[in-house]
Amino acid sequence: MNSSTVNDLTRPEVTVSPVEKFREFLATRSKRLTQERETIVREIFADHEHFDSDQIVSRLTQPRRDGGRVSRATVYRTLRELEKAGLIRKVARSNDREVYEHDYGYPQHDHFICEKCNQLVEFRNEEISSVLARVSAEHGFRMSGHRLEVHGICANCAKPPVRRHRKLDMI
Amino acid sequence: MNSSTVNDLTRPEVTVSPVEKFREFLATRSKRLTQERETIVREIFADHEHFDSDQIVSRLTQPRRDGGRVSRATVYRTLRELEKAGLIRKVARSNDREVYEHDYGYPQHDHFICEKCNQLVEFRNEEISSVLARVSAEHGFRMSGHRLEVHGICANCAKPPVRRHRKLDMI
DNA sequence: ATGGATGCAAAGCGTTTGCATACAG
DNA sequence: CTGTATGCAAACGCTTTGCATCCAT
Repeated sequence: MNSSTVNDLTRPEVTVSPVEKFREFLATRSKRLTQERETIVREIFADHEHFDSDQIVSRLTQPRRDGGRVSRATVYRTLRELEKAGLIRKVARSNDREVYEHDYGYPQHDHFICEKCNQLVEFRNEEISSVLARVSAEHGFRMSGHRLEVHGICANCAKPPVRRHRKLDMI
Repeated sequence: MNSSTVNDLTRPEVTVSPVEKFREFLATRSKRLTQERETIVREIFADHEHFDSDQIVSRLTQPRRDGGRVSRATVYRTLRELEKAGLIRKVARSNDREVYEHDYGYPQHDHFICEKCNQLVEFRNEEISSVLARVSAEHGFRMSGHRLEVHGICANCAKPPVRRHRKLDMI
């Protein structure tokens, strides 16, 4: 129930919970942490999956066990705030939808996007950031971040299709 | 007037004009190279600038000197075909719009996107592709391409504002 | 108490589509 | 000729917004 300890194992360097972080951000702008906003943040940070606006809307738009129903408009408004607050970020575009992920307490990484199954797979590589930092410097560009999608076919989809005969083979 | 030689200086390794390339692609699908489609391809390949759908629409939707008026629907339909044909590709997302660029006859490159002026600046770097190829291989991912946006402030916007006094100084 | 936030429904905006007509092969 | 493409306007899907009401501070 104590949200400040939730997920600590996977967000080792984080000391403040996402909700708390959001409250702080809102305070600096004289905005308020409403129940609706808190519900949305909890829902988003309940796991580490990528998500799009509509997924959150459909989870929160119908009445839920803990009673936190939130309207579509508020979800959209809050996602924008969360992005400004640096809690989430748009990570890629898949199926013509913007895909978000947590941008708070997680190490930098990029994504493979499978052209067959549309799945996003994360990977980490130190070199990329350092190359980009150097190239940016060379061009007098003040890099603040990047977005990298590697397109192709994921390991799973590249596998030969599963044989239907396995069961028969075993008889 | 001979389109097959247009732009050759900047597309050295290309022997077939974009229009011709498109015609070939269309032929393989029993589709036709109409006047409208040709007008669009010529407009797009008249220069090397990045563009979005709406820019092309507004240039071709109103009557033009050479009479090639094209409807909004046809522009959208043709841009999709051109992407399939490998003549153009979506290169970034800026101002909530998809930005295209030529993907025929030009070397691989990536982009800086300025958060102030929203401008896209190209840069080339060999290392990035090779790092990505290696990382993909390590993950069993069959890379077919990538899309990389480096965000930050461009050299121009990072400069101190222009002084208004220069003329006075010269008196 | 009071300025900010919510929910609803309507409007926006870029893009796609159904259909009758026009035209390339 | 015949099947494909076009133009128009209507439909779409996602997102934003105006407004009356609600609520965190």
